[in-house]
Amino acid sequence: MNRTWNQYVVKQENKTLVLSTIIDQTPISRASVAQVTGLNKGTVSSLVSELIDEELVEESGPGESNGGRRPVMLLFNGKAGYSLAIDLGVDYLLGAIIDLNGNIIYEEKRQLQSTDFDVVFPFLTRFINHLMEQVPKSRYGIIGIGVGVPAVISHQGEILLAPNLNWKKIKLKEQLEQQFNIPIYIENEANAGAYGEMRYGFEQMPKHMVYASIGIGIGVGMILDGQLYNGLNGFAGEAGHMTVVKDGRTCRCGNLGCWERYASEQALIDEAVDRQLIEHNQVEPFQKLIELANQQNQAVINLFEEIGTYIGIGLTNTINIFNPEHVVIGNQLIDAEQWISPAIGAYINKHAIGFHQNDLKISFAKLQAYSTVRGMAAFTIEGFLLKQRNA
Amino acid sequence: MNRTWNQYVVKQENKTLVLSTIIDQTPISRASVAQVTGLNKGTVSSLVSELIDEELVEESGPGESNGGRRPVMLLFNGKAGYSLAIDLGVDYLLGAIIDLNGNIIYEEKRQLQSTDFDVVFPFLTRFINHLMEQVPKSRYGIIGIGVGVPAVISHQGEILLAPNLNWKKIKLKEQLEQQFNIPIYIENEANAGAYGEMRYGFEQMPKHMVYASIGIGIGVGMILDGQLYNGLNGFAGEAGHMTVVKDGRTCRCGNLGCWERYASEQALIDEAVDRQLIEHNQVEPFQKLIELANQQNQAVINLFEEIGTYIGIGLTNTINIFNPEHVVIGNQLIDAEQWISPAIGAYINKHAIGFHQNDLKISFAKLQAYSTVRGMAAFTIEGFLLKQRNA
DNA sequence: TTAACTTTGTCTATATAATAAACAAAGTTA
DNA sequence: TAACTTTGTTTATTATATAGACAAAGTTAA
Repeated sequence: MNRTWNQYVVKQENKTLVLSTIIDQTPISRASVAQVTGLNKGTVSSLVSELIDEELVEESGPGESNGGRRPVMLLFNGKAGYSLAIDLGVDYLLGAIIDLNGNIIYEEKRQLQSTDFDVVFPFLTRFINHLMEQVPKSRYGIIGIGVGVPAVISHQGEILLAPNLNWKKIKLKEQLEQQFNIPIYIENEANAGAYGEMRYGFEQMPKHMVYASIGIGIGVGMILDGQLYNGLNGFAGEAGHMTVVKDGRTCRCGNLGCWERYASEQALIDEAVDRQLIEHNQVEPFQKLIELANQQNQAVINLFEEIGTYIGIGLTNTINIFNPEHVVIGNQLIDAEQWISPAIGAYINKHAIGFHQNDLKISFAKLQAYSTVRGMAAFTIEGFLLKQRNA
Repeated sequence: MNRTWNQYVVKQENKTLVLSTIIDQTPISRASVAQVTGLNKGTVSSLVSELIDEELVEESGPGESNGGRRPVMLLFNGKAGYSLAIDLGVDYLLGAIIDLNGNIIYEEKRQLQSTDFDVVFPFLTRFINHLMEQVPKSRYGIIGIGVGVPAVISHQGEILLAPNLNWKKIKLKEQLEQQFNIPIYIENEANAGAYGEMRYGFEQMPKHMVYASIGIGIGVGMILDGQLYNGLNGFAGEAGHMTVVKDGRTCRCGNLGCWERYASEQALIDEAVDRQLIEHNQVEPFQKLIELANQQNQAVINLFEEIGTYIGIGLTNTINIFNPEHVVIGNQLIDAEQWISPAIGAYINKHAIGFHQNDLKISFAKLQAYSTVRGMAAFTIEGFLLKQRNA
């Protein structure tokens, strides 16, 4: 059955429009909302009064007069509820409590000793319980739990494959829903990072953005026409497994010459070991390499440049395919920005189709290590506001 | 200014919903439309009577009774207007008159002797004038002219670059608008082909489809979430210029190892000449190669297989990135289907990520040489119905 | 200081369109 | 032939947006 349009839908849509105008342009007066949205002043008044009843909007003091009666300024109430977001990494959990404005109000990081799911899951639920105790009292309480995982995830929130965690077919969403009576969101870490960067990383939300999460592996989150693109089954973005070297290195995925075999943190480390720049059993090899580069070790600097060039190759491909406005590089490799950035820029500049470079901006994640948690929070917040609207 | 929602918008949306239901499921009764859409019977009656006034819908005779009063069947009137669509190739013009149902009712093909724009443009306008004389009389007449061009085209309908035609910065849309007082649509040939295949090539319209137009060059049209994806400036889909061989063959575009340097018709011909399978100055070299393959020339058959493998590499990349439901191969190379198809299938099967293959279907263009014209017609028809709706 | 003007926000009358329900028309079934 | 079904129209009702009036609270210029 298709969606029909009637007066209820009209009201919902307009209410959403008013609320998002207030969120984006807070503080703002009723009159300005009416002008910006094109809605009638009376309509705005009535919708705002409902939003105030729902405690999603607050009146602050009077604003500056524009030559007449002083306006009553409206604020979005970011403290009406809180999101609980987790970045589940290969060897850590980063948890955060995030308000409706997307600001982190509490964070905590824990190391994981094992990737065994039977170890990780109880650890995770205990961590969530601990975080819940830190959440301030509020009208709507904890509006959702979001977990970002470096994995292929179905629309149903099932982890189909997480190669670096060695997980397969794990119904994480279902299992968490059984433990907590709160909406659960599970997403791919790169998708979450892309979403976080889009929502909170820019003055003006970009419409077309490619976010390359370069860590142990490479995942790509795509914002197309302002929306996260998921593909048919939710598996889109496995650009780490596009072939950039025909008959190249074999990859876990079964393909040859995959991008992530040349441009990821793992590729960097493998190559460094191969070239005897670090020991095979080096602890924190990535940090060590950055240290060496900082000490002007030329061989290491050259290696970073090579990795940068390979990153450039893959990014050039995505640029030619998508014609994005922004390309954002995130995850672990942002710590090597100064060593890889020039090579990336040079390669793209020389090889991407000229037109695509016109309005293109390339940057490193502005939210740094928080792209994923803030993205997961954005998903839960959006879900909450949507449910609120339809209530 | 944002779009506000009021009763007028509701009516427009519902009218569109009713019309598209009738288009999709013609013939259908008012009662069925109400059931399918979820709208009230009275609402449907009133909207249908307006559509009948606009001659977009017709009543046909009574249908079969379902145990009660016999329904009056409604038909979409595909003859209320006609689209004029042109496929502008490197050495030909394919023109078609297409009704609102997307059916070709007249077609004509002309060879081009030169790619010089000053020669082609007058030729094109005369051709259009000639086609216009063949259009039957109807309520809305010629509702639009659509031209598909193998080129990078801006949102404003300017041809920025057509390498194979050697055109640059040509405001084709503007120039045609000056000649004809009819809505003009200019689109990239691969995008048009993708749209045509989506609209008319399947029983059920696919939501996620990648259409690879493999001719002299390679262009990719992407249907994402049921919509054609254009990118920031309308340049998306230049997947032909993704690197598949690091430090490989140089390409016109400035990049190295581009896909289309290994998997296009041009690549096939260049390689065939190199291997002395055909003469350097062979006329219609592609047809000649197919002939040779049909004669069981093993060297030529091997070459086709190699090309097929390279096509498979690029398609695997797009599959891993997009997780599409359908991959459709179109343009010239469909004539070599039997020689390249097994190699393409084998490569994808072996190298694409397993999950992505679950619901994936790979096929050759069902509209054959008409993907582009029918896609361009679909653009004009959609534009017409949209304008009609807002009138 | 004051009158005229502006801006803000609320309230009221009005218009529009969807819905539910009643109803008529035209068929089928037992 | 009577009872039931399905189709399509009509009518009363309801929800919501809009225009415009109006009051409140400010600024500006004489």
